[in-house]
Amino acid sequence: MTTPGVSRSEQKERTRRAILDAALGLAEEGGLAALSLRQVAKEIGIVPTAFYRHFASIDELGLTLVTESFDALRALLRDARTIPDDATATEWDLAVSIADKSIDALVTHAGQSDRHLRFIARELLAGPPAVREAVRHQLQLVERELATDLAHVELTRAWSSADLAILANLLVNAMLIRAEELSRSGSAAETRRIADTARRQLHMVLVGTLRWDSSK
Amino acid sequence: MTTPGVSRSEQKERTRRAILDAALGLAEEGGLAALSLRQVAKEIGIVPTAFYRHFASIDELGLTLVTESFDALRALLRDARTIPDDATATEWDLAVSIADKSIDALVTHAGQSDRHLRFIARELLAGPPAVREAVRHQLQLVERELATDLAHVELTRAWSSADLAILANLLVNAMLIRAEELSRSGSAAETRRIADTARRQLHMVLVGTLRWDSSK
DNA sequence: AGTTTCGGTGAACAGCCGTTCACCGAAGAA
DNA sequence: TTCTTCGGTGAACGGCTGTTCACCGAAACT
Repeated sequence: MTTPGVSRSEQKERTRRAILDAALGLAEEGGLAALSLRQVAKEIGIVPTAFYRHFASIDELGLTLVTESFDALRALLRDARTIPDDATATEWDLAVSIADKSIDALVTHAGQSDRHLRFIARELLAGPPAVREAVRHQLQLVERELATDLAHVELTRAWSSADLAILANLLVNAMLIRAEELSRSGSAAETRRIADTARRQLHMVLVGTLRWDSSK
Repeated sequence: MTTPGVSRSEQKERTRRAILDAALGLAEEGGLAALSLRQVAKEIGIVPTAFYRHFASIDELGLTLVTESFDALRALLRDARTIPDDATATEWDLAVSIADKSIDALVTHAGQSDRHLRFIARELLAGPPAVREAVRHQLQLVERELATDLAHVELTRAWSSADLAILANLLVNAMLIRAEELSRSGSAAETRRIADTARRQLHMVLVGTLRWDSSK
């Protein structure tokens, strides 16, 4: 595994990344709870004990993957959320704008961050208790961030904060679910088909949601 | 584990149920892929090898749980889908009706079938490849059933089958996601709070969705 | 009554798990 | 050049995994 010619710290960082990447990939089958240190080590061509030069335990690996995955989710939402705040726009225009931006961001980030998004969705439901709790907590923070951002959109000015939270939850869930579907596409054509369906569903949902009268 | 006084076939069925229940419970932490035969056996008080009097392998256990879980999901949807088809109803009335029925069915079935619903959601994302594929397939069938039912609702008569499929997917996903949230409620009060939020989100979504013009 | 059926038992199998330890050899500092 | 640092190594630990086998004892059948 040693590659002479590069500095020691650089080599270390390289191995660390290899561990994280391999773990993220191997966790796709069976989840983090069914991940084995020896699998990871074999995958990247180091001996199992070398793992401990980079992480104190497997649990630490898991929590690192959680942190990294949420960085990816936040980056995705940051892209999706540059929404034109045109006061004259109709609900329909805005809904389409948000939906298209979201799906575009999702498709664009696919390949880089989709494994992280699926990691979040998966471990939220199937992770070891500690990981599940961490994911749940981080997800709440992300939704709260998104909700405060949505509050600045003209059309939702009059909404209650509870309704904004509901909308944010809706959008985040949609992203996570679609990331799973998109990951299964074999061809570029299938990717486009799935993306189109996702876009349409988001249109349907958002058109209605943005016409929502929060005062009930 | 033997309880004299009951017939042999009855005792066998009892043990089989105990295995399935214990497996369903233990799979909640870490998923099916992290489930161990010995854990299950210890949980119900039999020796590990006795397991093989009821299932040929662990894989067979997993597939049985898939079948059982989808029975639960279909039962839930059957309850949720007794929708008043009043031609004079507004979109809003219908949306509220569908949403309320769905959430009511979910809350009512909770405790009996919510572990099965969470099993479906979890193994869809984190199951062993074979289980994941089986769940995915069954989920497609359920969505198709629901879509053909929705086609009989007056308001969606003009919808394209693609849009009906999207709506069905939306409803099924919503059920699975909410089952997860509801399962974490400690008190009856919290259950009501979560149910109210879920209802409101479904209102928001369906009000818009049912106003959707499928002709684009 | 004798005989068969069969769910549960306990030992044994090869194989994987996370983690520890002493050790090696090359990179980096003096 | 000498000395230190440190990422990777290989053996070893106790414990867990799914599955097999021969066996037991009571229920069920004749």
